[in-house]
Amino acid sequence: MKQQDNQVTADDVAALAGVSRWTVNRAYKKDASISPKSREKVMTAAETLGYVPDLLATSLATDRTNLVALLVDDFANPHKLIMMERLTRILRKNGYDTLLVNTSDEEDASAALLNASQRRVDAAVLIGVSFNDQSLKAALGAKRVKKLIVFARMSANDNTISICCDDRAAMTAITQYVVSSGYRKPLFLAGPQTHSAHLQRKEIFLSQWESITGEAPKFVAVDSYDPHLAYDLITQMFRGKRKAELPDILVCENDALAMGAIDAIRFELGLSVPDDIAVTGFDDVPQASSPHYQLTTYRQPLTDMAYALVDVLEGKARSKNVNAFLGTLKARTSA
Amino acid sequence: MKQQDNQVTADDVAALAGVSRWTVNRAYKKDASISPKSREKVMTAAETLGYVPDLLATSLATDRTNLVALLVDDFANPHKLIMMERLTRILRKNGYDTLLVNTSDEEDASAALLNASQRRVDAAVLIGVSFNDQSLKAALGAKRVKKLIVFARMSANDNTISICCDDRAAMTAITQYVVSSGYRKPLFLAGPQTHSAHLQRKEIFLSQWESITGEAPKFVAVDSYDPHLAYDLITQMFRGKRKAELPDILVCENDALAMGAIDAIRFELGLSVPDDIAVTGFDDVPQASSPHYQLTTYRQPLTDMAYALVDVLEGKARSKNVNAFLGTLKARTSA
DNA sequence: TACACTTGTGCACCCGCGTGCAAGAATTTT
DNA sequence: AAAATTCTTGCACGCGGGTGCACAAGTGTA
Repeated sequence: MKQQDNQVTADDVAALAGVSRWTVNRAYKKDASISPKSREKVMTAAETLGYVPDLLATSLATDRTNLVALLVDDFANPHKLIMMERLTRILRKNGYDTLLVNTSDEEDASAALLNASQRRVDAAVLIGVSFNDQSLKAALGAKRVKKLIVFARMSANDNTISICCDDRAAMTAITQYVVSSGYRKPLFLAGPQTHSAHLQRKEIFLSQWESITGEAPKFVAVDSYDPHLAYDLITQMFRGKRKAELPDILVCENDALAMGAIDAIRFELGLSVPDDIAVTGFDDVPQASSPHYQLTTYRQPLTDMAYALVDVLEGKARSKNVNAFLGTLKARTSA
Repeated sequence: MKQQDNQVTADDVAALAGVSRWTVNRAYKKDASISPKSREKVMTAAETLGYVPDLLATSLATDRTNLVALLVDDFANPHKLIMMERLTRILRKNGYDTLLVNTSDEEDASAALLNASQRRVDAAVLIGVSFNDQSLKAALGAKRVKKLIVFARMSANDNTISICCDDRAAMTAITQYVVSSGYRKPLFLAGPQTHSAHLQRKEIFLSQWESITGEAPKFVAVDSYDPHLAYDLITQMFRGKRKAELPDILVCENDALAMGAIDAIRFELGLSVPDDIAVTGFDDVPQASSPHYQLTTYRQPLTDMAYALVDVLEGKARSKNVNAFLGTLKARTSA
């Protein structure tokens, strides 16, 4: 590992190939004006020297890094793992690398973002949940983040590009499924209430339900998408209640909450899912299909969404926001 | 978002502050020779202009990127999420950013690594599992990765730095726990058999068990750390067997396999964990503590290990490999 | 006040590569 | 075969900032 200290540069290749550095350069450009012969010479020289262009210098010269910052603030949700896998793979396939920025520590979040911006990322992609409008503004502030993209979540902020599935259609599908399955006393279990309210799944469900059945359902919320919080809340709310006082279905904002709730219902309250209380989630995390949970949930078309992200990065997105993705309801036995 | 196109550079700050660009530079260097007065001038000028040093240019000039590539090849294991959270947070706290490289697609893996190396990462950290010695060599090849670190796993490769807990001590703890709990017919459930065999948890368990009880236990392996594979394998192996033919405990190489196994034992075979067959895991993923699993497992000291990683990055690690971390056995009800 | 000395500051040059232009080489046209 | 094109190639300059050195300014001593 010593010979790596003296980096092989384009000059070295040029010397070996007997051309100028700029010709070496052209050999690597797809549609450059260069004779096949000298491109050949350059390539073999590069091969023997083990030359690869330096992306740092390239980025500096072109003002394009092909780097995307992925901001994640919630590592408790296994769905994040799925998203990260999908995004990194598809971004890479399209020439982008991913900078993983952990914003779970609120104090360091802006520092981390600033840092990413100092690396001139082409875009920052938020797949977190508790980004409120304030932190979005901070992100858009003096920093030089060129594009701010909110992935898998609606955003009300105008300076932001949002890529997500059609939440209204999704919640409508869930609502209709729940209604047509005969449930009558729903309780909505929501996550942090930090977003512009009218964009949330909760609001959509409540209004959908009301428009169908004429009754406004109840709801509760936890401070983060942490299964343990859901577990504790459900335990505390339901313990000692008579069955008539309990809902017959728990519609959860995502799978993480749903799984915590199921555990609480079964192990703390000794009740059955779905016989006593049914449960639905959102995301279709891998664990949702395990025999323990068999969670009825909704799967977003992550791959399509990732490709849409690429389109946005390349500037060839048709419209500013892309919110019309349709997912699929995964009906299992939890509801 | 238009004014950001004309980047604020050190020259601009210099002009406003009435000093030279190099003085601006010194203002940002901790122990630079600069008068407090001009540093003050520079800083206020930078403040009003919203100047921040460009890390791209800095990296190019200093040959130090403060960037670490995190190579992940197994996004099915929730433990990866924990590791990523811990590592990104602690690395950031120490001035490093993280490049997330998805190497789950074997064909793209080397390309992805090459790409990361072209960004001159200061180090590549492998938290994957199926890196065999071959791909390690490839990683160390013509690429200019300065340091290759294998995190949370032993490595036999000499060109590699390994940071992990003392697997021998860990497996010894598990073995002793299992023996002293009265289990007599263990079966070891292992993951991919790609590593130098003598370093693996499986081998350690087998030899430990044999040295204590005098009997060599059986083992089986799956091709990846995927709960579904464990589920299918256990189902297929155990179905229709009489109880005397079954093991009384399943010692699994990690929690992902253990949870798949538990599901199979309960839902496919209709048996009880731990009464019919007990199960142990490794990692202590968040789900391991859920009431469903209550998995007896082993927790590695990830935070300490992450700090050790920082030490290695800064070159102030005492020895080359740091493999002596001691974790803790989490005894729950699954065994 | 003259001298030696300790800061503080400016500058040339470098990191590795991209862009636009102009001169040279190869090819076509008349 | 000479002129007009077209294709190749070399080069100056720039991206934003770091390093070592030389000189200027500030401090102390005799």
